[in-house]
Amino acid sequence: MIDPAIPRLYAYHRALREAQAAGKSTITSEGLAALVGSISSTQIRKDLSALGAQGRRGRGYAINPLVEQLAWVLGLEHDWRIAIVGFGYLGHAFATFITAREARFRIAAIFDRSPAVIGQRWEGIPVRDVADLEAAVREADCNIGVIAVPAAAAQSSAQRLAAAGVRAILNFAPTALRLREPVAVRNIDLAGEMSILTSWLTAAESSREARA
Amino acid sequence: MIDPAIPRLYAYHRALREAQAAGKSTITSEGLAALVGSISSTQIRKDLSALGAQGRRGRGYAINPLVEQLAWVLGLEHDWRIAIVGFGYLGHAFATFITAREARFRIAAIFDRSPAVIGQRWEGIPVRDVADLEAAVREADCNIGVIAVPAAAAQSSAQRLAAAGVRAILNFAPTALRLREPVAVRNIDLAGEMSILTSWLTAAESSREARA
DNA sequence: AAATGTGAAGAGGTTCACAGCG
DNA sequence: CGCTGTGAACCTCTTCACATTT
Repeated sequence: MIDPAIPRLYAYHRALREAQAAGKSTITSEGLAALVGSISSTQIRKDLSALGAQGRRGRGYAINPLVEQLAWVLGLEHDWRIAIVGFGYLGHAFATFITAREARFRIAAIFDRSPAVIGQRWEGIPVRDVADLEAAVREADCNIGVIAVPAAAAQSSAQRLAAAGVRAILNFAPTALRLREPVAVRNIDLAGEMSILTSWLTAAESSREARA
Repeated sequence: MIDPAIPRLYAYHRALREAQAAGKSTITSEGLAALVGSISSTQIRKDLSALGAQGRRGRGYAINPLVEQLAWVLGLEHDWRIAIVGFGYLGHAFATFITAREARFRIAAIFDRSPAVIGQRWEGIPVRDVADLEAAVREADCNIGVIAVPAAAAQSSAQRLAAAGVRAILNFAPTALRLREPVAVRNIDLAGEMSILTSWLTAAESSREARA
């Protein structure tokens, strides 16, 4: 399955769960598009057909098998063990948020550099020294790493996670990680997103001025 | 300036600040590409030229004016007033993070629905009832809204922010916001990002199995 | 008649190749 | 000669149009 489709598949899954909860058992691409809100029915058909889904012409798609199929592709069935590197506000909030939101995500190890934080516990999990990262990540059998450290420390954190066998990283630091290992990386740059918004606002403002 | 370039411009700005701090006064597109890490020098030249930057052939770009120009385009010079809707872990962490990270962002109003949270203070700012949103957002003159509420409440929060004159929204809820007003929206879907990672992991796993 | 599945056209953005300038 | 600036080729994903199936 192609990269940019994945977020859409995830959106379909969410929408289909809603439809399921509402007691529906079948849905058309058009109906799903309306539910999702920002994706065309054509796009949905292309995605589902690429996925090998079985739609019935004249009827639509059976929801239950579709949900299962999407769940499988998206890895929603497995449980995943997460290592958090950097336990400041961001790391802490992420841990709380993701475990509350989806039971399939478990925080399995937490690391920080600051002696003030090391040794504290969160939900019973001790915050360890990043110096012990490789061993502890291996021991805790983490699949996914979350980097919530300052930009300067992000690259080395990523390398150590990769060295410990982690093959997927969610990176909150505003840095392009470069890794030799084949690691899936998703970047979330909060300050960057805010800047995109402010650039739109200033652009809108100056075009208003230009018109005046 | 075209949409998808903005995150890149932001990356350039960050890299140029580093170069500036390192005492450099001029840089080539090639050099900047190396610093940024994941963008080609051609792309950089295209972006900077579209921006109207003055490079000197044979020399490169003067850093100082370039940084100023980028700062202007990205709206880094103004201060911005933020309204946070939903003051759970996520809203709380975002407030702490963004104010610590960039002084130009000020939290100007905070809202929640829960009586347990309403009336609390954060850095002197009272958490108000969402019922008062429109009036309070206007009064506090907020430019940017941050939605950190459950998915079901996101759409109405967005509508009320838009009605109060907010023209830029950072949305943490996994919902496509639909607004009549011309509002810039950036979505950050943490659980979605995690699912993208898990889908890659399961795909990698099944291709390994297929090979075996 | 209704809705899927899909080849072809289109759009948007990136890379190439090189002309142009300092 | 070095590096910018840019038209053209390219590529990737999305939309269109319609043949196809129930």
